[in-house]
Amino acid sequence: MGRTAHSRKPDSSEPPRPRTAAAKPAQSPPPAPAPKRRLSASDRRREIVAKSIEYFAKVGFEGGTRELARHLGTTQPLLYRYFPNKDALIQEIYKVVYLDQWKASWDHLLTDASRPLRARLQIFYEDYTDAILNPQWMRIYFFAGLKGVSINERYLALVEERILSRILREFQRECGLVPPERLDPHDLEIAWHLQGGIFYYGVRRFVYRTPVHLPKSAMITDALDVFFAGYRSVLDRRRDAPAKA
Amino acid sequence: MGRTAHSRKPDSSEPPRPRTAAAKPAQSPPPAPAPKRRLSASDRRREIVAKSIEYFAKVGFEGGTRELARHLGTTQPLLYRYFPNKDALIQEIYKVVYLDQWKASWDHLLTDASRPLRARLQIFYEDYTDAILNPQWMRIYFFAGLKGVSINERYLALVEERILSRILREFQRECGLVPPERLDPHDLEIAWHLQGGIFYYGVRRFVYRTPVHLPKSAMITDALDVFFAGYRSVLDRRRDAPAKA
DNA sequence: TGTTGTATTTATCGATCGATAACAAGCAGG
DNA sequence: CCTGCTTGTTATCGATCGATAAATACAACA
Repeated sequence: MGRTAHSRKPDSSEPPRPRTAAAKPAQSPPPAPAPKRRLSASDRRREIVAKSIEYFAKVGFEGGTRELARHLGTTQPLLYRYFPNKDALIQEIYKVVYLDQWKASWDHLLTDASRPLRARLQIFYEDYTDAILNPQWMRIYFFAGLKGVSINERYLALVEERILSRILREFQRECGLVPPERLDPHDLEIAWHLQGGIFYYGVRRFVYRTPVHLPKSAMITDALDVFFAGYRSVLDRRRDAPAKA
Repeated sequence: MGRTAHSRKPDSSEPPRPRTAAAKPAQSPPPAPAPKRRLSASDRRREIVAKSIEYFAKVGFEGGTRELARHLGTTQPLLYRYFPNKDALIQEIYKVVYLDQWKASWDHLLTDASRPLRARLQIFYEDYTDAILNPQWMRIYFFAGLKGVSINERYLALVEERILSRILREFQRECGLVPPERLDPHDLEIAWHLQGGIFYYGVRRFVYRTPVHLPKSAMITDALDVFFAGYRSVLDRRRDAPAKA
């Protein structure tokens, strides 16, 4: 209990507080570039979420709220005006990162029978991996998964339903087969292998920061080449020996 | 400063301390099963490492030393007699988990030209994945990777050198080709895709605890089927159009 | 059986964490 | 300008963290 009342007397120990953020040498009073203090509630909330994603993706969810506030350019208790506690903020991050990413156009692209599947998948995976194969998404994904958050399971279910099942059905249709109501577990795992192989490329690049040997789109091309020829051959062999007990 | 001298008087408030661990109903005084307190230095150190792997794999490296000690059945300061600080213990865990896992027999298996590669890879991957596709190994692996530990990069280099390069060279040899000194980056990424797809099966099962559709060995069979047919077709196509600028 | 060395525990420190209360500053409608 | 609501800050609490020092329990040897 050293100092009694604080009261922050505005004496002349500091310059008049530039009122934006850091010390900007030239004058740039209110225009546009860095509209700092006194945001509206919704703007501030958005900014907290956005910067929190950056911050937690870097250091993990064990990162402190004080350092997070510093990264935001504000003070720590301000966070608690917008979120009741740290975990509520984290939940919000999950929602934004996981579920607000799916583009409606992908649904159409994956099921558009007017173009060959091979071309559609090339476009889809190049676009889809733009959304998830980046340090932020991947690191949040793994931090959450290791914490045992149920939202990860939901995400995997979404991948299987919206991506993998459709790929398999479209593939079989192109082979002249009629896809069964429930997909063969072997086929599902083969599709997961495709997805996982592409995903692991992102792990190597963005989680482990290891040099890779090809740019993303070339990797996708090769992965799809192998998948198309390989899965085709599996289907052929299955047709030749249908009832192999 | 409540109680002054503690002194732990051996009064009759407890039974005479079974001296092993928990309450074992029957008598089993010193033989072998659970030799608890007063371990030799090397035994204690080994046990600390082993139980720490379990503990940190469960909760991550942010887990507290007190709870770790509880999991060990000892007290927290004891850890600091065997490791100068928490990070030294973690480094030891990395070493044990990452580098003391490679079996010498795998080297031979992967390069043994007297058997078809397909059969060798089936055996290798079933054995190799026994070692790494389990909750402990995978979770330690990801916790470490997200912390940015350099040992992960070393591990990836080891995988590429000891597994993937050999697979590619053996594959090409079986196709009647002579493997180049430096492998084609496309081939390396195709091999990484195989590895990553198998690995991601483990991620789904043991990190995200999601149900999978096939047991491990069936998944390996399918993955190798697709890889062999798919990579073969890639090599064929490359031979037919060698100088495709 | 007493001595001695080591394994183990009790008690505690300083730093840091999430969270809260109380206060100050910005911005609108009169 | 003043008044009142909202945004933002200062100061601080209690819990918990990693780590250390001092005291104690155990075991082997004399």
